[in-house]
Amino acid sequence: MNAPIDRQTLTVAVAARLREMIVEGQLQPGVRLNERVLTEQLLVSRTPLREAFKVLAGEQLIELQADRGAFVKSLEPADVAQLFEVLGALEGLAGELAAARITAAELAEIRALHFEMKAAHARRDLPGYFRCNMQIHARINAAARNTVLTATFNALNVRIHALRFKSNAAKPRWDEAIAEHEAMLSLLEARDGKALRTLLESHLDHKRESLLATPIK
Amino acid sequence: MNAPIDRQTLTVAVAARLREMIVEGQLQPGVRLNERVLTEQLLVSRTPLREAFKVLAGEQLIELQADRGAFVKSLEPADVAQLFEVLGALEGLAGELAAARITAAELAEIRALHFEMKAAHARRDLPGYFRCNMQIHARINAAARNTVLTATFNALNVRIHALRFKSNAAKPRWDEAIAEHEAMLSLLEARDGKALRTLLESHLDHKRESLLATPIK
DNA sequence: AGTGCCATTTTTGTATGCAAAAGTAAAATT
DNA sequence: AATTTTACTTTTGCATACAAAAATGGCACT
Repeated sequence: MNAPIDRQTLTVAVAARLREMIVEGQLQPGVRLNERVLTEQLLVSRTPLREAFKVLAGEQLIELQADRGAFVKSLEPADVAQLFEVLGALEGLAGELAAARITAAELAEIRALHFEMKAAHARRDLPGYFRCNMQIHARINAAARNTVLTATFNALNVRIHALRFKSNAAKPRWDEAIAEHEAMLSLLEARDGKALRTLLESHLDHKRESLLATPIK
Repeated sequence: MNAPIDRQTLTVAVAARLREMIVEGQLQPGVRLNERVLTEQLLVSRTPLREAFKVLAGEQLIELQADRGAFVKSLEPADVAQLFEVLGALEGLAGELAAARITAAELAEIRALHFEMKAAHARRDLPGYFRCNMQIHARINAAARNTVLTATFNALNVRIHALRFKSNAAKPRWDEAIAEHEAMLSLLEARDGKALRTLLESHLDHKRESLLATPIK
């Protein structure tokens, strides 16, 4: 069962580049994406650029207005709240499913990542901490064995990421988060899906609070 | 706060038409979408057609392979199961939020729709029943006041709809569904979000079971 | 100064052209 | 006969051309 190798098309490359520029704040919310400028900047013609626009519009990262152009969407606090409500439910579901489906090996790997994260925490290594944190959540998601869930979660999460770069790099609840992660691990080990679900939902709630608490601009 | 009037562009019109053709089974899963054929059929040039492809690919209705073309995605039973797991969580969230946020007027409207649905049931009016059923769920979703949730839910639901037309028109659990809807109404009136959430999750589970039970082909 | 009008420029939406890749089928080779 | 080669057709990816819509800016008029 060998998967067909897919040659990268210009459209997806351009979409990836623009996505990156938006998430990293290089293209600010509200800004209009001028086709001529971008074609010169990215050295592609208008066709793949415009096709990439359609992709990003589907991801809700930009908004297309007929005859007016493409605009980077801005995330109002209300949008953030709504996103977190949905992300919470999805992460909760991931936890519940993972508790039922995770293998011993996967669990061991998460445990390892957890200790790595604590190490990063101990030496105040913020980037390392973030990386582990993200990895752990990704692993739980993967253990849920639901690609639709993973894809949906990621699609929404991308939009939040644009914020991460704006909010002043979130010195983020180190200790509470660590404690919650400890609890997550125990519940995973105990295969207590219901409880893990509840915990993950509140975990996301806390994340949202700490994100909305920091002044966005 | 007046929204900018948006002129319909060919791309979105084509995307809508193709979406319809896929959901209604006019374009069967696995089929390749030949650009020349479709441009002749829809009387548009390749540019808006190809842009529409990107839109539908974002909705996971088709798959794009570089240099090979666009193919209608097929829904394997595994995909359906995964979709329902996520839809269940989303619908549950919608119920919980709705219980907290619904207005008396909205609740009254849902109550009315419920009786309309029972009427349709009584006279064995399947299309009418389906319409009411869908309306009720849409109203609950709207009462949750979370556009991200609604959009996400709809995006996933479209994929299921393609199945509805295939499965032999699902004579579907009339009575159980009615009973569940009765319970939903009481819980909404009682503002019991937690219980409503649980109920909606199992409601979706039952839907999935009845859908997967019927032979797909 | 502010508003309405018109000419000009810019920008977008759509169609078309061209080259490269993929598909096809007959001829050649084993 | 089966497989490879090769010539040819189709189809896709990308660039460009052209027309219509929107933006811009100057000018007259209040």
